[in-house]
Amino acid sequence: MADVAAAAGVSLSTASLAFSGKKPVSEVTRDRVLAAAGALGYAGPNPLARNLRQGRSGVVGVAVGRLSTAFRDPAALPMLDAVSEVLDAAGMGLLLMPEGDEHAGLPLDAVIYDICGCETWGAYDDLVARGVPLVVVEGPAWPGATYVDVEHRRGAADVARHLHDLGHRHVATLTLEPSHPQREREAGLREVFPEAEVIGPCASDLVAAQSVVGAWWDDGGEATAVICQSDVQAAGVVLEARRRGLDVPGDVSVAGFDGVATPWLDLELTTVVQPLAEKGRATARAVLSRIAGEVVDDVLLPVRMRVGGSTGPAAHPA
Amino acid sequence: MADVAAAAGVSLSTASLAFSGKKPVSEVTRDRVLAAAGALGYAGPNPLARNLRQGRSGVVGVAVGRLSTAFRDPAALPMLDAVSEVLDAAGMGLLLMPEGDEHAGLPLDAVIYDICGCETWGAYDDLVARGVPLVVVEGPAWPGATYVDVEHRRGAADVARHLHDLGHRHVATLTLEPSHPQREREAGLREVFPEAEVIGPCASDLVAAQSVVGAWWDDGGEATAVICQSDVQAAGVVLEARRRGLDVPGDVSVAGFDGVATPWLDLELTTVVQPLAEKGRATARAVLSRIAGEVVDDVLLPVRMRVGGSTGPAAHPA
DNA sequence: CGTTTCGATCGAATCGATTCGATGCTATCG
DNA sequence: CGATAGCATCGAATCGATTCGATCGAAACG
Repeated sequence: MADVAAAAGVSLSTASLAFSGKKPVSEVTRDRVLAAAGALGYAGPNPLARNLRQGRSGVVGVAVGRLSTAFRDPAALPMLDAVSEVLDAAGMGLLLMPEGDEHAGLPLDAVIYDICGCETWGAYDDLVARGVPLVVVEGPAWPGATYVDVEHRRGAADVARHLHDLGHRHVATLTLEPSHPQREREAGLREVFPEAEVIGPCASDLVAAQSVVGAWWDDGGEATAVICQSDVQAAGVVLEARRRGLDVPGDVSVAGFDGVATPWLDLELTTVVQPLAEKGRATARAVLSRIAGEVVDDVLLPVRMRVGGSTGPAAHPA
Repeated sequence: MADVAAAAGVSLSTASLAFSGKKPVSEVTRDRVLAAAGALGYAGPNPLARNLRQGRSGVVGVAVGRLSTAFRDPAALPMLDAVSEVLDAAGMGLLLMPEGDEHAGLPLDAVIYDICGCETWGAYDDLVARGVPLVVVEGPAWPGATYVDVEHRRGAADVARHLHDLGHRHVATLTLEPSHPQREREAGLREVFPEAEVIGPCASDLVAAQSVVGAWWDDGGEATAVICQSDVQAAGVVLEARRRGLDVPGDVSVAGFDGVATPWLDLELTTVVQPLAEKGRATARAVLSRIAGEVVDDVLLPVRMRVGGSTGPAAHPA
C-alpha cells in the first residue's frame, strides 16, 4: 500500500483512508489512489494486517460434533443458516469446528457452542483464558457464556399432556444421550407421566431409532405411545412400527420434536415446533453484541406443540 | 508477550521460541517462560499477530450455495466431512461462504468452490487478484484453479447402457440446473440414448423432484425409465410413481446418482456410486499443496455403477 | 592447545496496515 | 477583517508477534 500511496502522490495514511472510507477523503484524491492501485495491481488492504491492528479477525467459530452427524438432522440446518445470514450481514464468517480438534491458533472473535451432545469441551478453558466470547446454544450453562435455550421442558410437558388427554397411561420415551435438552425434556415428561419408561438413548438418526425401538419391542416392550426427541427419531419409530404391522396411531401413537419437514413420510407428525431460524438469529445477535463488548441477556425461545396424525386415542385405555 | 519475557528474564525472541518451539530452547528456560506466562495470565501468542507475520490465516473458505440447500442433499456431507478432517489435521479451519456474500475482507488462505450450481461468482476476480489458491470441485475449469472432478460422463453412460441392456428404448431424464456435472452427464446419457427426453431441471430435493416429475406425468409424459441426477431426486420419483399407482421397477425404472443411503426407502436404488469421502480428501490435499506453493495436478475420480432394485426390464420393449 | 561446531540466546528488522493528534487551508460568522 | 470552524491531509506511533543474523560459551576434534 505504501507503493500505491507513493504512486498516487499521497501519504500512507491518506491511502488507507481512501480504501476504508473511515474519514472523508476528497473525491479526486480517492480516484487517484484507486487508479494507482489498479495500475500497480494492488487488490486492497491486506486483511491480516487490518485484523492485527483492529484486534478482530471477523471469524466466528461454531463447535459442532462430526459434521456428517451434526448436519444429518434436518433441524440443524435452518438454525445454522440463520446464524450465517446474520453474521454475513455483519461481514463476519462462520468457521466450522468439528469436535476433538483443538482449534487453538485460529483467530476467532467468538465461538458458538451448539449441537454437539458433549458436555465438556477441551478448548473451553483456552477460549476463556483468551477472553473469547462464548455463546452456548442448548448446552450446559457455563460461567461467562451467553446462553440461548428453547423451552424444552414445556414442549415435552405439552406433548405428554396431549397424550394423557387422549387416554394414554403407559408411554415410553426414546431419549438422546445425556444432555441439557434431554434432561429438561425428561423433566417435562415426568410432570405428566412420572413412571414413563425409558427405551434407551439413541442418536437423532432414522436407522438408529428404528433399531433401538425395534430391539425394545423385541424384548417385549409395551406402550400405547412412544415419545421421541426429534422428528427424525419419530419417523424411525413410525417406520419400524409399520414394519411390524402396527398401525400409527391406531396401535401406537408417536410424537416427535423440532417441527421439521419429513416429506417422505405420508403422515404429519405430532411434534413440538421450535423456532429454528429465530434460534439462529438470536444466537448470531448475541455473538455480535458480545463481540461489541455489550452485556447480553440469556435468551429463552418459546415452542408450540403441533398435533398431527401420528397421535390418537390410546388403544387400551387403562 | 514482552511482559512474559521480562518476567522470565529472557529476551522477546527467546520467549517466542519457547512457545513455538521452532528452534531449540533449553528446558529450564522454557519452563521459566511458561511459568511466567501462567503467573501473568498470558494465554499464548496472539494468533492475529502470528498470522500477519507468517502471511497465513489458517482459514480455508468453502463456497457453498445457501447452507440449508447445500447440505440438504446427503451427498454433500461426507464430502465436506472429509475435507474438514484433512484440513483439521493440518491445523486449518473451514469457513462457510454462503453465496452472494462478498467475503472479501476475510483472510482466507485458499478457497474451495463446491456444490453451488452457479457458474459465475462475484468474488472470483478478487481472489485471483489477491493470489488466493482456488480449488474447484465439479465446477467450470477456471483459469488458475485446481480442478477436482468425478467421472460424471462415464457414470451416466454406464447407467444408460444398463437400462438399454434391460430393453429400455424410451427414457426420460430429470436434470439439474445447467452446470458442469449436468452437461457431462447429459453427454454420457446421449452416448446411448441420443433422443432421451428432458423432463426438466430440478433441485436435488425430494419434494421438488416429486412435483416436477408429477407435472410431467400429468402432461402425458411417457417413458419406461427415468434417469435422475441424484439419489434424492430418484427417491422423489419413486415416491411420486407409487402415488400414481405405478410400480417401480415394474412399470417404470428409476436410476439415481451419488450412491448415498436412503434408509427411509424400502428399495435400493440403482445409482452411480461416487467416492464422496475420497473426493473430499483429494480436495483438501489439493488445497494444502497449493497453499504450500506446490504445483498441483487436476484430479479425476472414478465412479462405479451399482444396480439396485429400482431398475428392471422395460415394460414395453420397442 | 588451537580451532571448528553446535546449541542457546539476543537485538533488531519486519509483516501491512489503522489511527491519533497535529497542521494547513478554506469557508462562515459576527 | 479577525476569529472560529471544519475538512483534507500528513507524520508517527502502534497492533503483537516471528525470524534473520550475530554473539557467546562450551563441547568436540585433530
